[in-house]
Amino acid sequence: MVTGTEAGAPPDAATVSLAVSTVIFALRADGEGHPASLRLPLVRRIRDPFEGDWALPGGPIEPAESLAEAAGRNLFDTTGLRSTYLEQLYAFGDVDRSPGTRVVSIVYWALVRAEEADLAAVGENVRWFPADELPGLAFDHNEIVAYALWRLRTKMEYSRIAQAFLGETFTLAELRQVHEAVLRKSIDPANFRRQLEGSKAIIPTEQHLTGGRHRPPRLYRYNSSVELIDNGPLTRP
Amino acid sequence: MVTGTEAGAPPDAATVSLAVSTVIFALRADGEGHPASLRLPLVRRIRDPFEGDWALPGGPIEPAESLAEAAGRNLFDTTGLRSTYLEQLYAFGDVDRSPGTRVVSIVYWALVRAEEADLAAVGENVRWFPADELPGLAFDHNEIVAYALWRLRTKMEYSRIAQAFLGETFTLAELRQVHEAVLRKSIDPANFRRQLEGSKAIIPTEQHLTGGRHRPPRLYRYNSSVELIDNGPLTRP
DNA sequence: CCAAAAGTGTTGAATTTACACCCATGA
DNA sequence: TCATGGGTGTAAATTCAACACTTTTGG
Repeated sequence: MVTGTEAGAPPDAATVSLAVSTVIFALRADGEGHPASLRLPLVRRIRDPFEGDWALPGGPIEPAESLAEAAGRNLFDTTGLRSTYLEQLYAFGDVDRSPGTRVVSIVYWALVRAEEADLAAVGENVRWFPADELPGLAFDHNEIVAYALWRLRTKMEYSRIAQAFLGETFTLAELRQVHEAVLRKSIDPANFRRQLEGSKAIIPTEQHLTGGRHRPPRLYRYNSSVELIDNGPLTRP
Repeated sequence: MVTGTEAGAPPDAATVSLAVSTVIFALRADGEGHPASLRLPLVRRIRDPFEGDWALPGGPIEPAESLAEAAGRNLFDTTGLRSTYLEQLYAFGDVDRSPGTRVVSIVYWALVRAEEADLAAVGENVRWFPADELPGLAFDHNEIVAYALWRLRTKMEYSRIAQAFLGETFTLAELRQVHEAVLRKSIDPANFRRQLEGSKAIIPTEQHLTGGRHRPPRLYRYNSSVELIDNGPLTRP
């Protein structure tokens, strides 16, 4: 019979170790052509298994930090940024996913702003890759990124996470281009506008973006009283 | 700089221990009145923190089993059943969720068939509770169950998991009553029928259920070529 | 025959989708 | 004034929701 054993420090606890990793997405505008592309930072491994290969940023958890705080620390150490969106993705714990030792990785995913990602200083062992053309990564990290990409694209269709890629104010065209870049399909601007205006998710400001070549578009702002996404009882407290 | 450290067994790994718990749902028909109710089994703690309180079945992970296998073991040890549906729910890792030691719990949720749940022998320290009227549980298990309930209800609306509560063949009324019991609202039988017939999710058999008081309804069967739910790249391999 | 659930048909509302068209600005 | 993206209007197609109605069985 199994009983809940959150406490009690079982003797074999050391045989399974725990780590937190984070998939970090940014949207970078390529050249002059409009279609921006999803990019993510990877770190080069400097130790034994898969030494020299690229891997997701991550590491063991500190005793005094929660899982989300550990993921935020991954993010900050890798990019120098604080995230506008951070969510748990999945816990990966197959027996053979790490040669030698048994490691369970709790993976988070994060969205950061494009401009800030460009400013961020990156070290020698950090490089940004296009999310759709990754090299062979260490461990099962290719599958992890594939799952994170699927979640990002699925949630983009029914939530407001696209705003996490943009700044304080933005035009509807910018917001639409985020959707188009992530979902890799074109969206009718007229219908996109109506859908958002009816959703109360964004608030029109009185400012317009000048400096463009054509009619200056209105700037919008987040409606902070509407949650980015409904996560049920989890994000309440 | 943080580097991916799936391997390397950091020295402080033992300060955070890892457990797997499982929220098990069954649908039990109460008395003669039609509305069935969601129930779940809890185990009574026999050790130090929260001794005597009820808690989710769970325990430390074995070195040779995956996370899902550990959850399946929780399920079997508690109910004697193998699940028709088992999915990871969330990893809970707040610093103060367990007095004394630091425990990270990876929680799964499972659905089992009503009749089988009744047959299952339960020990002295296992009891089934109505999911909506739980006592104060050990640790943060009340919040965990609330989140599992939210996920169950959310997924019931856009996936086919209701079938996991039923046997090999079933009538449309039975399937509809599962939806009604979980979502706590009544559903139009005519529209429910059309929606399912158009979805290719179920296959009509030539058999009818006799013995009822009225016109014998047709029996249906799962369409096993349609996944219960789209989990993206995760359930593919 | 009667009651009640099984199953079919129909209608209007709400939503999605496609696309025509006017507006405002920089060059 | 012209090209172009910003912004509005509209109508067909599809989906959703409510409910009337017919069918089939046990009693």
